[in-house]
Amino acid sequence: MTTLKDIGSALGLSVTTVSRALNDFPEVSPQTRERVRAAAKRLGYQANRSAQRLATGRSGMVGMIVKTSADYRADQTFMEILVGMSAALAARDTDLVLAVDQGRDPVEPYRRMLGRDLLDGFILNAPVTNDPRISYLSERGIPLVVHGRDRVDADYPFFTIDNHAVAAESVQLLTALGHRRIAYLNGPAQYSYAARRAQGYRAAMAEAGLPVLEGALTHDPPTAAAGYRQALSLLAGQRGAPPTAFICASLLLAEGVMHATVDLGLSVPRDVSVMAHDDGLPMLRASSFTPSLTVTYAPLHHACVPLANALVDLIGGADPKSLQVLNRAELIVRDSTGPAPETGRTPWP
Amino acid sequence: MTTLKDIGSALGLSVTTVSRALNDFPEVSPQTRERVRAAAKRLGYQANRSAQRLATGRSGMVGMIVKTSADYRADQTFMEILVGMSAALAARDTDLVLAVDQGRDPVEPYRRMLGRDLLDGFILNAPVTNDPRISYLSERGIPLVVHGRDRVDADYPFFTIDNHAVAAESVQLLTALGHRRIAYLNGPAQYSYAARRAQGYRAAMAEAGLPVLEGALTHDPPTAAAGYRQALSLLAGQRGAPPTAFICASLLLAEGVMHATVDLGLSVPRDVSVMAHDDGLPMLRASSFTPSLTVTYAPLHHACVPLANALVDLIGGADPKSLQVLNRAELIVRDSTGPAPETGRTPWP
DNA sequence: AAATTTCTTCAAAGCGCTTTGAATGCGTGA
DNA sequence: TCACGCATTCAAAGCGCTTTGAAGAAATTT
Repeated sequence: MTTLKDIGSALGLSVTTVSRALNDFPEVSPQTRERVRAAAKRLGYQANRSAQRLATGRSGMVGMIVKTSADYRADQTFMEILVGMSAALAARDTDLVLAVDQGRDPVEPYRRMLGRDLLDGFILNAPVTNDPRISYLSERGIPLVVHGRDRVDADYPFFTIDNHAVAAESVQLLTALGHRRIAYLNGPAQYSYAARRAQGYRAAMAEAGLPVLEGALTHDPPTAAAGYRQALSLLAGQRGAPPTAFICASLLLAEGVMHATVDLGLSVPRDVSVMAHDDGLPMLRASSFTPSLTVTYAPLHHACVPLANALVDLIGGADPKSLQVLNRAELIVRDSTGPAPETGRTPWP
Repeated sequence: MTTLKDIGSALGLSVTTVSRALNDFPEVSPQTRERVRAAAKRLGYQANRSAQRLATGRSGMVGMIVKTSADYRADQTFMEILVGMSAALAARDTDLVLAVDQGRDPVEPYRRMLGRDLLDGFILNAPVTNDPRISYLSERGIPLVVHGRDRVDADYPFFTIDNHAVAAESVQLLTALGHRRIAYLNGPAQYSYAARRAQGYRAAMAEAGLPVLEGALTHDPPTAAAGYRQALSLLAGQRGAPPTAFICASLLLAEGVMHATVDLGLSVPRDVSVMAHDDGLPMLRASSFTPSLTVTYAPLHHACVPLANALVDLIGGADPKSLQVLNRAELIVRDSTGPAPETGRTPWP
């Protein structure tokens, strides 16, 4: 293992100068810098991180914590973010340390990791509204970035899509097609993205002068089973007049809805329109549904590079407010949405 | 942040003694040890890892590298292992650093990580036969453990199931039911588990005096699409007489096969028997198939605690050979397997 | 030519821990 | 009583790096 001292003695320089040369300090002469660079390369020098950490108090590592609820292992969201972040952070010479949260207290694992290691910061995802993890970390001045945001006036760096618009635009597309009874199969209520979409849904319905049907806004984990169950119950008229259109928070929910329509002998989009939000997960393709699915589209992995850079920059002292990204999802109209069925033409009463 | 010095001066002891007390050295008196322990707890002491690393040359961190091929993101295997390992390692006070392999050279990311950080060891999974990563690391004396093994006479710690037996027992179950044309839808050929299962399949077929049909042993990634395609082609008789039974390397393949039988108007298990190997992934339940699926069952996450302990012990100097686990999968007979159809009773020629 | 300002380099301290080698106090046997 | 071994404790060195404060050399000014 080559050390600064090795390079120094090979070149007749002090470790001080070598260190400065490699760290681009201004007070070292250009030729010396070059000599040092060359020697470092020749000797295969790689800085000992532990020593750097000890000296600087910085670790070059950031943390991310997985929840191990069945939910999370099931959905691929986390993996997608995790892998993307890891790659993007590597490009900024930063390591990602993974930990697992097995408890009830959401803050505890962060506390433990902070004590155990010198972590420079954290990446959080799937925030709930007024997320306690975010309060905990920001009170202590620990740098963090969030995929999503826990409130609209967030003061930390984040990357999120406009979830209000995601829901509102979906509703607008359907109302323009003449739909008046539109069900919204949302994600679990505690997540801030779901809360935001619920607001968007309500706002757009109100703007169109439509009531929100009893039981037409539901909250479920992103599974086909949940979608199937909700669609079956709604289409059977168990909660008032059946909807003529469904908006689903995820493709898996939409998959369940599609199955339900098939099982009820209904046709999409003739009898029922279906649309969903598409996170761009590699396994699930909205275009491969039959019929191909109309979606709002925003791939999760788009978040990774911006978030990684934001975190590294934040640690480097950048202004958090300048590191906030609010993207819009893309509306992609395919074959699962169509004009609302004429009154009396629906297969239900 | 509390340091050893803080504890020392609070107690009127030297850092030496405090360090030794906390690390259970014999030369410190029991009462002193207790006093130190109490003070450490009271002051919320947590060892500074960087300093420990610098002093000992050990990092308390191990690495795991993800391949980012679409394959990997798609299948949930890696996530399952990753999360399980992280939790199991945490129990041994070890951190897991994640990196991403985006290139063609399988060894390169390991080389880079070794240079960049002090990692004490690696966890590898999904080995190919004679895996180059394993050679690279073991040549350099880097501790490693493997989920799976790249050859039968492995000299490193591993956790694997007996894949030869997985295949052979499946064949035996089916031959006992009278099946003679048994297709094996295997995983990608390069993986050692797949190679091993192919051997088991061939051996068991030979033992039963049965020929391996042309094209009846196939290699595909674990997707429903691949299972569907293969089953359709085989059942259509495009590669000789159609099989009366399928053994699938994964539940996803089996899902595809089931769909194909439905689409061909065949009944399981009356016309065709189907079985699979079940990795126990949370999302996919063999018992929820219709009909419920006969499987060899061995949950992936069973590997995590043994592997984590093996790695930490190996780093601590344990004998690698003593850290090898070879488990047998459990055979669970459900409703998807039945007697071979009588000759002439099959819906095909 | 002397005094002053740059430019470049260096020695040394310090980060918090482990570990070596020495010192202290104590009871024991001669 | 002295010498010895044993049980505890300590001071100090060192891990490889960054960073402070100072010094030497070269360039500029007076």
